[in-house]
Amino acid sequence: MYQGESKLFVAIDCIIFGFDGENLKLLLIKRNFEPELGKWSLMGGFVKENESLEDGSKRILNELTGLENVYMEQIETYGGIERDPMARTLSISYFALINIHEHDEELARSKNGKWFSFDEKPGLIFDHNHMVEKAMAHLRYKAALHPLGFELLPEKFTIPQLQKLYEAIYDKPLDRRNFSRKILSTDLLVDTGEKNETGTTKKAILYKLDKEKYEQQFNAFHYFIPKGLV
Amino acid sequence: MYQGESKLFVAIDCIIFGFDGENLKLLLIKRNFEPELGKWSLMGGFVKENESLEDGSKRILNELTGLENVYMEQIETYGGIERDPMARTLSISYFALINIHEHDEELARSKNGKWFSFDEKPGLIFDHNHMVEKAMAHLRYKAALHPLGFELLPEKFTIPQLQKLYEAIYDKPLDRRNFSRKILSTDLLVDTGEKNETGTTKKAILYKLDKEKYEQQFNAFHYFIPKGLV
DNA sequence: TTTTATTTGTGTCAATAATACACAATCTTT
DNA sequence: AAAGATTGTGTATTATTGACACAAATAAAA
Repeated sequence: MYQGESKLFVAIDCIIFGFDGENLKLLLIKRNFEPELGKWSLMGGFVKENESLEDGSKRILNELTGLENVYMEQIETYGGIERDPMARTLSISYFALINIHEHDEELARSKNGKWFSFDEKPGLIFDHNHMVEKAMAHLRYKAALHPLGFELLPEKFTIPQLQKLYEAIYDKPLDRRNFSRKILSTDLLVDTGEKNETGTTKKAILYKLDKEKYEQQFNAFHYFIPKGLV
Repeated sequence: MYQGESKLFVAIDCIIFGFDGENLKLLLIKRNFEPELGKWSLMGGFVKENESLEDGSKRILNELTGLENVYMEQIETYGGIERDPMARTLSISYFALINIHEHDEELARSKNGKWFSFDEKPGLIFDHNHMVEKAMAHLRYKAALHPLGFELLPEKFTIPQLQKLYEAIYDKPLDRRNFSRKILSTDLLVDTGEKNETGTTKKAILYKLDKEKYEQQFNAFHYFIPKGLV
């Protein structure tokens, strides 16, 4: 069937974002396999004959982080003829937003995984640098309009933590008072009654997401970030 | 190379949008080839061994419309295991916004192409209905924030025409005065000095895009459509 | 030729939202 | 108890949105 049509190799590559409280980070691997052994790349793998793309992306993320139920989005499919010098290979990029404190560090280490902030990021193989740039642009775009930033934070978090995350994403300072008002006006946060015990000065209120409202309102426009900053 | 990895068929399907002045339309084909001969589907084709995805999408669009330099975007890659009952096949969907009066009608007819408005759209093969829905959602989303609607209009157009287009996209009436103010405030339109000769009452001003500003500001947020309507 | 019906272009006002900015409360360290 | 740092909230000004009304242009009808 489909005689005369050619078949292609198809890979998936994951752009894995995390936030350590100060900087936005990227989980990369130093390849201990061919091709491009010894160089840095995104975590990836080939799509299997009996696996959907969604399942494949989850499998590949899980192989490095041990995580399941992670926020992932398909970003773009790369199909340049020369993108992989070994053989014509398509790659579908997925981005994943994970809580950096929850992943399996031992597993990541065993796969030569390492977290990088953007100013330390090494050059990557093939077109993986483009994939990262595109994923970063997508994160900036989408986080300005929709509440997906929460996916990078622990279940309980403070407004100052959330603000630091947004400042890391946009690499720009935000007005504390306006930011707080904007976030609270979405009505997505629930006061847990607890306070952040790690603070060295005034302890901040710990909030959690109102999951029902979060899911209902996810696709509505929120304008979290001032127009000029995005 | 990449021994042991499986290769897959890879197709491209195009969701082709046009606007006839009243309704948003979709260009579909009645298949005179297998599989699913005689049924309606999106225009598609297989990715060739020596062709990038971008080139493939342009080729496939051109085969049906005769057009080049069309606004296209990669939307999503579909990779469910059972999506094509003949063989495991990925499909990358692209959407195209064309000026409906410019395409090669003779060519489209020879390929069994036909324009449908959304209320007359037939059921489509495979997962093409999902592709259309997703593309439509993307058009609604993006047209609310960025000036891509112009791609569906002739080079010279009036503000009432543009409003009709937006009303067709969102299937909702818009306030004429607020819409006009919003569009003119973007500073993207240039008064050509001409008037629309086809009008039966007061003739409307024909504008064209300020191409330089259009390209510069394309990715900025515009909020063309009231929040609640999208 | 005048009237009528329709469409286009623009203006105004009130409500809402965004921006810039200041002060009081809390907590740890000295 | 005082100092230093951080958090939570309020307010005045400005800009934008949303609801609405009127005047000008045009072709068809009277």
